[in-house]
Amino acid sequence: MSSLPTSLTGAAAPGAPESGAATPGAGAQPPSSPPAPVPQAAPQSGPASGLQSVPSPTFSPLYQQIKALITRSLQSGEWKPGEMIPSEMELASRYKVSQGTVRKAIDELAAENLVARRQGKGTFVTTHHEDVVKFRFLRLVPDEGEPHYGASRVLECKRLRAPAEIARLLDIRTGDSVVQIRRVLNFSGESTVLDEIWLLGANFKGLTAEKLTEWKGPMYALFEAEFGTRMIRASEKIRAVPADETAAELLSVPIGSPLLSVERVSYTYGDRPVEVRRGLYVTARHYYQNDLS
Amino acid sequence: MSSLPTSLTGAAAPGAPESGAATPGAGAQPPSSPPAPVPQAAPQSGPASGLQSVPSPTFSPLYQQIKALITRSLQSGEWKPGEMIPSEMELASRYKVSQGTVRKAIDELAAENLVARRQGKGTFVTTHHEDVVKFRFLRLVPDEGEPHYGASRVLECKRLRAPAEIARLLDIRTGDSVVQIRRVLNFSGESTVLDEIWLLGANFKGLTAEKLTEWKGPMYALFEAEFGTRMIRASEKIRAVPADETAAELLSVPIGSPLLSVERVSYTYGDRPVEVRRGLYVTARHYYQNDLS
DNA sequence: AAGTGGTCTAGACCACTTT
DNA sequence: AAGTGGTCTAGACCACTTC
Repeated sequence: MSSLPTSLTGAAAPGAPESGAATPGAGAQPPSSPPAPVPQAAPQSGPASGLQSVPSPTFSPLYQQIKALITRSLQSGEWKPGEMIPSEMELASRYKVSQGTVRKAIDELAAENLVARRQGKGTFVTTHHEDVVKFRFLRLVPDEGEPHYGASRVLECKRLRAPAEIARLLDIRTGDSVVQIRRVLNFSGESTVLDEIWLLGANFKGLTAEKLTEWKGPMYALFEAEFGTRMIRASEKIRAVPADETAAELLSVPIGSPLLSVERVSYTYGDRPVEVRRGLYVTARHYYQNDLS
Repeated sequence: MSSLPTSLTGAAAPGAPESGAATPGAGAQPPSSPPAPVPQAAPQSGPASGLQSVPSPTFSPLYQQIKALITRSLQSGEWKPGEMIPSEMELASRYKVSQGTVRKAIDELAAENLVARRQGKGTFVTTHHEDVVKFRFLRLVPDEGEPHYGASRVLECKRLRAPAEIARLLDIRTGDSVVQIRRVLNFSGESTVLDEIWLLGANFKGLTAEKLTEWKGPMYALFEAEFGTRMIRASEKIRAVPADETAAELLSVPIGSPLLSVERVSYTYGDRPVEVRRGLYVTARHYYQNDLS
């Protein structure tokens, strides 16, 4: 993919690779000179040659490029969940762009919930430990009372080879290693959710039933803290299905009674799928909350 | 409250007696700017004495006030669905603020899907006639093929007095007038959705089964075009329920088979609820699509 | 007082659409 | 060529938090 800057400017900036001091125009900056000091990635860029002032076919606004650079730093762990990222001024200085451009990049990252701004304090990497984030991925709300996190009972956690359909959803090959988890979530003393989860084997080496059982709190917080895999977004397909024998027993409902089936694929940075989850929800005293806007 | 007056732009004229220069919280004039061009609301400002730039308790950024003014014009029908609203420059001039401030107001309106920007053309009031908008409110997707709108068969459309629970959801009094509609949606030849709908009686005078039947297209497009009521957002509660006798017959499924129950409350401008809808979806060959982000 | 994000302005130029 | 939204910059001041 790539990139590609508007760049033609590559010539100007990178005189000195390391030292950021290279101000392109050496100061002469009339009200409107194209800055272009973007520290673009590989200087290669297709048409390395000339300066086509022609709008390149793959035009990308500066702030999008900055956004990509910041995202890369988030992904690489330069700034970890819960930590503060550099101030807008610092980032502007680092990337040699104006504060306004950095601001627009961060605006989008905040809109995507990758970071959160806090006036007077700074901009922070979001984390699944925060309540706000937690309930973005748990949409089951009790008829009475506040949303809460139930107790999790892990039934199973083992490595196995991906069945065809799971592999397809995870964008890996059939037979590649995956971790399978089965668990029951208990809300207010009632078994309410039966989850069957498949995780990308490569990302979750060392995940055991013990670790899952010992962990108090959202599973995604564990994944983020212990395995460096952060769930960014998810896509769900929801249906009503009858309880089979297994589900009926584990959830204490009659066979054939209606359950909400929620098939989720979760993605991390770069829109790479890392989890497939199939949940069966008892919706007698809870409902799935969704807002259309 | 206090906020920008609708305009009276004249007030800004220098020398105007009553126009205090007191801009509550929103001032940021460049060093050389003439007296605040902001058509500020009047008088209040607590400590009339000295400077006291104390932020008023009801501080609202300028762009939020502009946003509210634009919203009011949308609501009043000054700019109708599908039409173009005035350009940013025009609005800036009308409200006596900078283009950047108008831009930020419109940014938020666009994020809320009240308007849509089209580069080079203008900013347009969104409408339920557009595909993009249509599928924001219809989340049922077929397992195979593209999302589509099915045929609607109206079973019933009558005025009646609101039952207690519907009245509560619509924020009216029990017994107030409402319109009740029952219909079946047909997707690819299969009865897939059974809807029971209650509409605010005051907003839908003259709505009949004939009108509904004759109308080809999304119901919300009819409401918007004929009744001036535009659905802005909705909140849904989703459950799995067994088909009762009526539903089973109308949807051609066995009694007791699992259906997706979708209880929706829809809101128009000002977050006023205007519709309650209870849908029963057959999810054998369709699913409810939802994205968490 | 210092630092951070939040608001506001003014002006320039770019990209897209229409005339 | 003209008009509209989109990007980018530079600078000022405001509001919030922390020292």
